[in-house]
Amino acid sequence: MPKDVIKSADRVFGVLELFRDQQAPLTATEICKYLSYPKSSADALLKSLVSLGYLTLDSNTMRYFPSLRVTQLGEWLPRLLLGEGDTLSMLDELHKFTGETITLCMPNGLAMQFITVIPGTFPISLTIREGQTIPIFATAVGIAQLATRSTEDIQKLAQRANRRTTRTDERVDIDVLKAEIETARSNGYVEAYDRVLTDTGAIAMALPMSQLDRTLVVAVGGLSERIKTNRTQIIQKMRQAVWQLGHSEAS
Amino acid sequence: MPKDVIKSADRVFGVLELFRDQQAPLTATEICKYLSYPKSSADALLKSLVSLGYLTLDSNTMRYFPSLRVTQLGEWLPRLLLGEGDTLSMLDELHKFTGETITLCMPNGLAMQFITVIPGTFPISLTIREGQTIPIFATAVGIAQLATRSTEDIQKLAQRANRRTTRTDERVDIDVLKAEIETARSNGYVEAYDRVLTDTGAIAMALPMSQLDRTLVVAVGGLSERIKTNRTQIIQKMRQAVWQLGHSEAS
DNA sequence: TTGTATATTTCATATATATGAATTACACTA
DNA sequence: TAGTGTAATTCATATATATGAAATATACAA
Repeated sequence: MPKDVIKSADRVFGVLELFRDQQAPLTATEICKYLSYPKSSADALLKSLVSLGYLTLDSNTMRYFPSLRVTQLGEWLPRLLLGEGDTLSMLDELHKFTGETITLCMPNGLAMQFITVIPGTFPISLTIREGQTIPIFATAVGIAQLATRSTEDIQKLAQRANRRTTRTDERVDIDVLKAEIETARSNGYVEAYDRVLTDTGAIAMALPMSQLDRTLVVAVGGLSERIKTNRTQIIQKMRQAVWQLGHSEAS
Repeated sequence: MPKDVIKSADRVFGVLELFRDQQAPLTATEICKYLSYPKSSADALLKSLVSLGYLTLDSNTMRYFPSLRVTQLGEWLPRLLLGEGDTLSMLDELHKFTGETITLCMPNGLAMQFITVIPGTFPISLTIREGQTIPIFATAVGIAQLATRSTEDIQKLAQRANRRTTRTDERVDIDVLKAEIETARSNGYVEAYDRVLTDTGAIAMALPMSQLDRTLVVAVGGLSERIKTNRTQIIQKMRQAVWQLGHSEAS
């Protein structure tokens, strides 16, 4: 567990993630086994989740299962962040076309967070875990996201990042950043090779603006050489797919 | 806060519910105000949720907002519990037709839990809070749900409930219960007037079987006299709406 | 009905978290 | 640049939670 995370909070999501992955009712003992919790701790937590209405318990089988109130916590988000388009279909389309790892990210503090990852089909593919984060300043997805913001906002963020870090090699060179942003805005996409992730190339594009100042980014990533070789087709397909997303009607 | 609920668990959902209701980025101070948390407690929790990837932080505005990972926790549930039909539209349709309070419940232990509540349009309407629970044995929605289970399961549940209660007036009369189940199965709906809720009448129907043994129930509820007066039309409309739901194609 | 195995609950204690006051950081204005 | 107001962080202490062992409950088979 990451340091400085409240244990119960981590466990709440651990339980919900387990159900999301298993998609079946589970007993307390099964949940304990999967998540390596002490029995009485898990029991207290599960009872809390039932009292709060987020888990249901079948009193005959003693199996727990999430309630639809879990769905209600998050079902309102896609429309605000993604609009009416079918983003998942778009990601699948990119995946079918390229065979590479397709990712959807959203900005989070000084990082980009991977929301959705569709793994590449090649033996050598970019491997990223959903939920993982990556720096916002030195990556294709980060630059693509920053390019959607005002120059003023970007400058404030860079200054804040520089205040926070003590290591000189982590400092953001604002002039270099500005140039990259310019290129990104001009091209409508960002390419990055062998940067934060070794041997990895990525081409990133911002999605049509969300209703909030949290523009999401889609990226195609994989072995640098392969991405470079196919860059023209990848960029073309991404442009088409993102354009289509922005012009889909409410379904 | 309900007794015996872990404080942090309650607060995790409190934060997510706040965002679901507000649908806008919020600062830590705003969240503190809305939820009445001490600042340092809320800060620790918010930082945990960010570390876990469920909240995002805009470092310029210092505003938090949920990430799409919250959506992923619950978006898989409706298909398993409700099938492919558009249940919300069905509830809206019933609401337009009857003007009464429409509820969607799922079973939880020895109770039925209200997942969705569309308030009635009459000055005197049934008022129920989403998340609230009601006993499974003495209510229209409870009987409707139990009627979808085997006689054996129902008997075990009743015995378990009777073991648990000490009050004789709360004991389940298994013969009365069996008769009510019979009537429910025969009619395809359940009516109850002036039972657990004073002056309240309700007509309940089970939804087409979910893929799990957790059949949900829809109910029309309101002032007993009004429900009685309109019972024929209500039952007819509910039958039609529920049938249509069970025969909708994958969209 | 009795015995056995597994699940659930209880309890004393160790560890984690919550709290409010104090301190530090940051943004904005003059 | 300096001052002010607000936000964020830190810290000592009180309270809540986690834990593992023990006790109790439940289900099932003989």
